[in-house]
Amino acid sequence: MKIIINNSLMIPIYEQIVDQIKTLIRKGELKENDNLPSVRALARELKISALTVKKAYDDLEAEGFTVTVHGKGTYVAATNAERLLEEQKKEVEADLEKAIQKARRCGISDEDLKDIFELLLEG
Amino acid sequence: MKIIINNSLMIPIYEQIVDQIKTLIRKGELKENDNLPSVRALARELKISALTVKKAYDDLEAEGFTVTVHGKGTYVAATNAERLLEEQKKEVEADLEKAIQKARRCGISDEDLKDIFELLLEG
Amino acid sequence: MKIIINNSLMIPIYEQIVDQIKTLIRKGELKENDNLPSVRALARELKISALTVKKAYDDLEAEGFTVTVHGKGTYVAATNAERLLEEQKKEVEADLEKAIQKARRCGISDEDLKDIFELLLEG
Amino acid sequence: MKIIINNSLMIPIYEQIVDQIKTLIRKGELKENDNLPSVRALARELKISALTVKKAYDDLEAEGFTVTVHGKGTYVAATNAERLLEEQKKEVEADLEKAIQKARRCGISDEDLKDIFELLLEG
DNA sequence: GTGGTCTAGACCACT
DNA sequence: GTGGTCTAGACCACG
Repeated sequence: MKIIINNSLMIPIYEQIVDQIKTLIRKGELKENDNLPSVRALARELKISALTVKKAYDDLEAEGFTVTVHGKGTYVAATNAERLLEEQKKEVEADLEKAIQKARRCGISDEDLKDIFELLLEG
Repeated sequence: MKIIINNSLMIPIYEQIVDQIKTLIRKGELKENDNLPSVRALARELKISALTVKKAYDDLEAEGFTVTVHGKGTYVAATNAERLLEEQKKEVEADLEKAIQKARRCGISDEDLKDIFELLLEG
Repeated sequence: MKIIINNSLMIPIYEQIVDQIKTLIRKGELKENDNLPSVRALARELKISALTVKKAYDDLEAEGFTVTVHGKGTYVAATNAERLLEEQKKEVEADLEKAIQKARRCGISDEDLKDIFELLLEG
Repeated sequence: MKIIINNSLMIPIYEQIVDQIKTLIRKGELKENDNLPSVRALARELKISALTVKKAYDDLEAEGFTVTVHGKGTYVAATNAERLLEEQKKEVEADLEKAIQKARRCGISDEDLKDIFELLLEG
């Protein structure tokens, strides 16, 4: 699995993993019943703590995107790609909302904010 | 002082206070040598712990925006509004960048992201 | 870590901690990337509140001597020992200056002051 | 009374007043039964809060250097100049001790400390 | 009245 | 386990 961890960002590692696995599922690169790498294997591959991978897998399962079979492994569950996309958009929305709220708290105009946003998008 | 605390967001109260006081200073609503409300008065007004207000005031002083005189109070320091605006923009930029990175991690196109952003801005 | 708290002096505990950790860093007993004891562990060891240790660690980080990673711990940052020594001397200088000013305010001659100083240094 | 307040120093105003009045008494410029200026008069003269002058006068009386007669004023008490000098030296000693302790906490050698001290004394 | 320090503990997020 | 935030209250120093 091609998962990329960026340690320099201030984004939790487990969240980076969850996001990327969801996207692989949504795009069909991970199909129903596919076997995810074991917690230990992925932890070794990414050079991170197994507990962190476990936390990511737990979150995926709690949201119903995977099923863990005790002693066997973690499998991709049947998923509606549409619904998944909507959920991911909601999460991105929450992050954007946070930035917008901060801008308003800081008295930065919507025009300025938009300029900053578009500059970052292009950069 | 008209400071608004939003408890629903996952943003530390002290950061919300710092942001808003910086903005008041930048916009000239708080002028050099103006007296900030006392730690206890603001805590009472916002119905939060005095320690939380103190943390906000400590941060402001550490960044050089206020001067605290023991037994007297906290005063606005001489400040370059331009510099302050730039710093605040940098902070908002960091938040936006986070959202953009998440979108890309989630395989959401820049066009979709822009749509979401503009919807939120208008809403 | 061999940190000594002196409660009899009127010096804040967190400042005593900061001073001693800076010194350990400056003398190379704490090297870059070394892990400081956890907030709770040091608090337990020194029999003080965890918040007090945290305040010390926050100050060290604000001055750039350490880096804190959420959920992992606090690490020694790359530091210029020369610069650190100069800063510490400046702080001691400020304390000495205070004593000298008091002596002058009290009409105590520089000779007398020097005698007192040397007596204390030897004692 | 020629009392000088230095607001730039981080020394309590009341302490600056107490030190200087003690010195005036010790040097005989204020003699037994001399009348100190009224709290309000001195406060006006020094442009400080009357409460601060009151705190200084209270300290002087608590140490037995003045006597306050209700409704009349504050008078210099009989004082042994020798004893006063010794006490003032003790106070300066305490300040010096603080600086020395900080130097030691910071791992600064006695030689370095002495150098700093003598430089400040000459400067 | 003001700010400065400290406690003892809670609950949360991250590894 | 780790750090991050917050509470409710104490006691002290300064004006």
